Amino acid sequence: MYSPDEDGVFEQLKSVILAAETDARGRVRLPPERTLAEQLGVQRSTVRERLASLENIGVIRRTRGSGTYVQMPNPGFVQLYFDLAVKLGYVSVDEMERAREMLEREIARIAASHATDDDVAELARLYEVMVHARTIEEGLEADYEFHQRLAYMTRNPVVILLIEGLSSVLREVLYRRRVLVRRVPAGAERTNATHPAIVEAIRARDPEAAMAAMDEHFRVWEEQASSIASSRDSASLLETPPRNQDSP
Amino acid sequence: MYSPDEDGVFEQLKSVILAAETDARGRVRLPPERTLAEQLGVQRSTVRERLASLENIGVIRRTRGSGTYVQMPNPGFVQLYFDLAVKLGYVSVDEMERAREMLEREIARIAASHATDDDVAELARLYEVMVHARTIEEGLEADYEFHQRLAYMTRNPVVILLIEGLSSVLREVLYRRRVLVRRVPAGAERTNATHPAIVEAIRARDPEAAMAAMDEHFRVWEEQASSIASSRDSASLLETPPRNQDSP
DNA sequence: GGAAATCAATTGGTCGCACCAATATTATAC
DNA sequence: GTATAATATTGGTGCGACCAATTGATTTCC
Repeated sequence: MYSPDEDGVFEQLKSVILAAETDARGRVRLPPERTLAEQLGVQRSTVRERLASLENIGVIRRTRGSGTYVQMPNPGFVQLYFDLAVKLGYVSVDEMERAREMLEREIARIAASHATDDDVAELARLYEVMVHARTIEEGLEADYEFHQRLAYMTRNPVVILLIEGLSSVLREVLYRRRVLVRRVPAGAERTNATHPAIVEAIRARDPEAAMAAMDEHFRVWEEQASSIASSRDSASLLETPPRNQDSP
Repeated sequence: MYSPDEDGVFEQLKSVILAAETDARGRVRLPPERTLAEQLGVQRSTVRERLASLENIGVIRRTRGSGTYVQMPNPGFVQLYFDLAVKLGYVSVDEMERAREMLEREIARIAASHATDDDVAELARLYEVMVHARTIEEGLEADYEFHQRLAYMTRNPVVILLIEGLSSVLREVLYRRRVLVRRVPAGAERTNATHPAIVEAIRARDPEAAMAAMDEHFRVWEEQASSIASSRDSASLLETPPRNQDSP
């Protein structure tokens, strides 16, 4: 024996997860590790190694003294993954932004095609909060929620997962950039000024106009960012990590 | 002692990975597990558990007898993640398809805006392969490569990562559906007929036309799929797993 | 001298068991 | 019936051993 299992254990664990019954309290609980080890004919440490992977991906949640439970997938894994990818230089911040913009365009389109009145009202409210914000952070938070709300309007968990994962990684970078933008005279006004067009396009249920408004939104914002970047003291904030060796 | 580390070890391992130097043979190699355990002041089994997570995510690659190496992120993690999410019923196949279509639309747009002559030639070649395919599998393979090539034309690793992850999960389902579509008289012809428009739009560097062509592509395909779905013997293939309990 | 076979060191993979710490359950006291 | 305490369950870590694959140096052979 003592040969690598080729992740047969991993596959079996997936089956166990899929076959797991719902608890009396509505929780989907897995058998104890010691039981799983016996059932799969493997050592407990081996089971634990596989479970650790599933936990880091967000598929299960383990609580000492309680048990192992199947969990809703969360955007954390996308964050962790891209966070490492960015830091390792395999992808640049700029490339992540481009991917995010592509998704946002489509989100705007879908959101416009089946928005409820409540959705429109909430977007309008968030815009008001944004405009009347007294601190920079307050305005940025409303801006973030504005885009998040748009994603939720697609009613598609996959889209929400992806956009939240991308946004969370970019949030740090975007935050610093936006703070700089807003410090420029009339910076906040110009960036905020692109939001009403988005809201109106969605209120009119006009997908094409929504995409166009989103395009304009990013265009203005990047214009501001690049004008900021040309100044000396903030150039470093826009740097992207160097790419690593060979990439296929 | 013996208290949960709150993943401090995990964070430290990420730092080690980021600080890892390039090998003489160009490989980025991590210290042996036994050394890492000593450096981090923790047991080897603990180090292994964290490394297992990173390996399943695709950040590192471990080879027995050789060592642990930092690896290019691969789409496998997205596949594993969404595969489980689909099987657990947190997301449906239909929702994944919608997300993929959204990305494909934008991919077509970006591809059209900066395509090289080689790109266009390759797309045209793949279409020819598709048309003259003698077996169903041959045609499907060319179709798959066609869409993959489009994704690569964005030159954005994030987009490629996402679309490959989504496609790999959907591939099984899509394969069965497409096989059915092509078995309908003139099924393959009608679906294939939407490809030239995509190629031509890209050859003309017309982003709007490319998106419209992609829309038409999916529209025809789904029309075929739904007509197939209405027949008795294949209805089960289009089923989506039931959604689970509470989802936030 | 060079290529192939051999051997020992290195390194990741698993095992087995012990113990710690947090939670859940049961028993007990009031 | 409720609150407290004791007990059992369960995940988290430690420790040391051995297995299996790779690597690199050594030897052997031509």
